[in-house]
Amino acid sequence: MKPDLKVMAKEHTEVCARQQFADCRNCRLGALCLPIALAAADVERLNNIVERKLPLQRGDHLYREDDTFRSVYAVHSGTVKTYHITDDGQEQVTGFFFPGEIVGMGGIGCGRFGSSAKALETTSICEIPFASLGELSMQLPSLQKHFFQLMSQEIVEDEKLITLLSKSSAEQRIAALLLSISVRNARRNLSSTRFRLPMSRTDIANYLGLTIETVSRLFTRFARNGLVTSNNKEI
Amino acid sequence: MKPDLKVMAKEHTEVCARQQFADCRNCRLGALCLPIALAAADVERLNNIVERKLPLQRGDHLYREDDTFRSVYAVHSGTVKTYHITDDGQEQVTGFFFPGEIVGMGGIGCGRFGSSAKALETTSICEIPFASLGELSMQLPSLQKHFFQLMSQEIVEDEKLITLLSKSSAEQRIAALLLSISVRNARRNLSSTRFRLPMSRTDIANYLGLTIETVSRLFTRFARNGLVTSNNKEI
DNA sequence: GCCTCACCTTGATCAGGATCAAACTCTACG
DNA sequence: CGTAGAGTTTGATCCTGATCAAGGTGAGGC
Repeated sequence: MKPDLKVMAKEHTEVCARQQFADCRNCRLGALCLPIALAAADVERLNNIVERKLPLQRGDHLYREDDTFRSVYAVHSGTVKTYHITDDGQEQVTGFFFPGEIVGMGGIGCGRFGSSAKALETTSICEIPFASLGELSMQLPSLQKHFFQLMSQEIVEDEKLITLLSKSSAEQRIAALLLSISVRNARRNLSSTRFRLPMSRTDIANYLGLTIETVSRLFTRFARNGLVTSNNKEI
Repeated sequence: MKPDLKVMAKEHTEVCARQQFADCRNCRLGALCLPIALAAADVERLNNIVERKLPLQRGDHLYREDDTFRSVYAVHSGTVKTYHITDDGQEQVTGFFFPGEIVGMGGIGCGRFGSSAKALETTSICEIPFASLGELSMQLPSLQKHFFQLMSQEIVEDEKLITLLSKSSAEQRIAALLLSISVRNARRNLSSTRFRLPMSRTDIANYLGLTIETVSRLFTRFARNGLVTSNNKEI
């Protein structure tokens, strides 16, 4: 398994560098990402405002808490976690973002990011300057609408997490996270039953409001009950 | 105290009915609500799309989960809670909304409301049809921007709650809620140190992921320690 | 005035998950 | 190959807040 990962990461980086991961018009995430709302001609206009960035390496920051907000970011490949640091210095993971998802919408409100975003693995990102997106939205009603929808969905997602944290046992929380990842994988036409978890136990625990020991115990319990086979991770 | 409340509620209803709580142009919440972003001439255009509704009585629903989404709602006076029913039939309170705040943004995403909204006391509401708001936003960039900001702020607020639920003790949760209400009162130029809590212990407990017993115990503990004097509620 | 019902407070006990502690597994690196 | 260090697993114990149970308070209705 180990060599695979290494090789995959390297290949990935190279492919991205070579192709500049191309263009919204032939990105295979189009059906998930912003273009979903647009006519072909308009995708090009969107494409023109998007800036591709060099791939982030594991641990690199996409932005940090209190950075001034200029753009939102679409994850093209890889995984990003968002987190903030609480008053007493602890980290709180607030979300995981997979390809096709938009990160950074929490920054629109006050002009600065309310949280930091960090790559969990080699990750490539499309930066969408918010000023340009705003202008374009004024001309393309469906883009405005879609963007409102994306934000609204993030609110709904957050509320689901609130419910999860407020009402559910450790077991249910982990099950819910696994299911959520499974669904998001399915949306990208990946297997919903076999996948690698890109985040560490620590991040999972932190996100779910548990300790790493509890998470670990539950994974082994799930495995004992035959629900999950895990190694580097699969349902 | 009891007769006061009754009288207040009745007066409130009458005033609203008489004035139709007027007009965005002379609403004293203008500085908080949508008009904050607009030039005087444009407030009138906003005002024209807003529909005032008859006051809701305690317990009335503003909308219900799965209703088709048509509008967002500004709280003019009173208090609203949002909640959903989990798969196992339990209620989960997801937010409290005070005057000047906008409810219902979670519905934009999928065209239906993801939660129900219910009045905690006599409450008057300005309904803002979302289609009209969208059109107007296409013409008034600052309105579009402000609305993006409002949604973003809701995301940030939800993330704060997530952190609270995930990291904090019962004591910290309650303290945080009281402070949050205090700040929101201050924004409306009400006292930040003396106020009535419009929601029941049950709602507080539910919102904070605690039991009503725990909430009650902590209020009395706070009172013993002299942090709070409570009866119908004041810090 | 009394009864009812909803809401709140207080007490006793229990349990899920945190905390503390230690060993094990990879991966990286010299 | 051996060592270092991060990440993970497992075990023993403790504590916060849930649960169960009972009594108190206040408003409305008859």
